[in-house]
Amino acid sequence: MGVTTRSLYGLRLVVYLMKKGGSATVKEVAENEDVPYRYMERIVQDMRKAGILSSRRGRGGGITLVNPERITLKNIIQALDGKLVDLPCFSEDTSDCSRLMDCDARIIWLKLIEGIEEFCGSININNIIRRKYG
Amino acid sequence: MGVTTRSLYGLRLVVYLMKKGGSATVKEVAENEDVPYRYMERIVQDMRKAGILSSRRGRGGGITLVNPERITLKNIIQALDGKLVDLPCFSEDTSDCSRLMDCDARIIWLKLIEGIEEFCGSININNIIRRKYG
DNA sequence: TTATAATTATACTAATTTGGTATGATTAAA
DNA sequence: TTTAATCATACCAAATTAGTATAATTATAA
Repeated sequence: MGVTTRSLYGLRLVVYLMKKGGSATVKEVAENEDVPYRYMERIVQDMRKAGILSSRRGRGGGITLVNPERITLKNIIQALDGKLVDLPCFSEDTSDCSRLMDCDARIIWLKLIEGIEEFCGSININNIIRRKYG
Repeated sequence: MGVTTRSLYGLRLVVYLMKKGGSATVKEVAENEDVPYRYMERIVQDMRKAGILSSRRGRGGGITLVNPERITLKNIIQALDGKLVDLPCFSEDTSDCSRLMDCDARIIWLKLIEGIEEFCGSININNIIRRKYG
C-alpha cells in the first residue's frame, strides 16, 4: 500500500507550519522542506480545497493551517492521495465487479478500509509534535 | 494507499481454497474467480515462494494452502504487493533522504507502518470465513 | 513410452499512475 | 504600477501495474 510523495510533502508542510506556529509562504516551506516549489504549490491547492489550510493571495500573502489541533494523517492522505485505501474493485463504477454480492473477499477488504480509516483518523499530528517539543 | 489486483486475486484464491477445504488447480481457481489464468499462475508462484501455499507439478497436480488457519491479510499483501506500507523515503537506499535524523514527519510515518502491520496481521482470513459459513 | 495435464520460469507490452515542469492568470500590498 | 504572492491548467518523462506470450519442466495415466 503505497503512500506517494504528495502525502509525504503534505505532512512535511503541516509539521513545518505547526512548529512555526503560524503562517508561511509556499516558497519558504518548499525551500526548507526540500520540495520542488511548483509541485508544492499544487499540493497546497489540494490541501486548501480539503479545508486543511487557508491562503491569502498577493504580496504579503501566504498559507495558514485552519485547525492545527485537529489535523490527522487521514486528512492529509485523503486530500492528497485520494482515497485512503484504494481497491480496484471498490472503484466508482462498481459495474466492473460482477461478484459484488456474494464476494467473501469483499467483506475482508471492507474490514481493512474501516480499520485503516479509524487508525489514520486517530493519528493527530499536532499531538505528536507537541509531545516531542512541548 | 493502493492495493493492487495481485492482492485482490490472491485473497480470492485463498478464500476459494478455504471454502473448498483442500486443493485445486490454478486453472480451476482462475476460472471460478474471474482471474486471467496466466496472471493467476504468476500470483501463485509468489504465494508459494512466500510459503502461503504448496504445489505439485504434473498431471493431477495442484495447489494447497500450507497453514490455512494462520493466513492473515498481511501475509497476502506482503507476498504479492511487496511491502505492506510503501513510502518513498523508506526505500532501500535511505541515502535518498537527507533529512533522516531530524525528520518529524518520519516518526509519524513509522507510527503508520507499525499500526498497519499490526492491524493487517490481526486480520485472519480463516476466522472470518468460518464465522460466516460455520 | 508417449500423450497429456499440470506447474515453473522469463520475457514482453500496453495502459495507467506518479512525480514532476511550464506557462500564464489573478490578486493585493507597497 | 511594480512586485510578490497564490491559482489554474496543460504538459511530459519515468515508473508501475496488469496483464500476455512462449517455452520448459514435471508427473500421471493410457
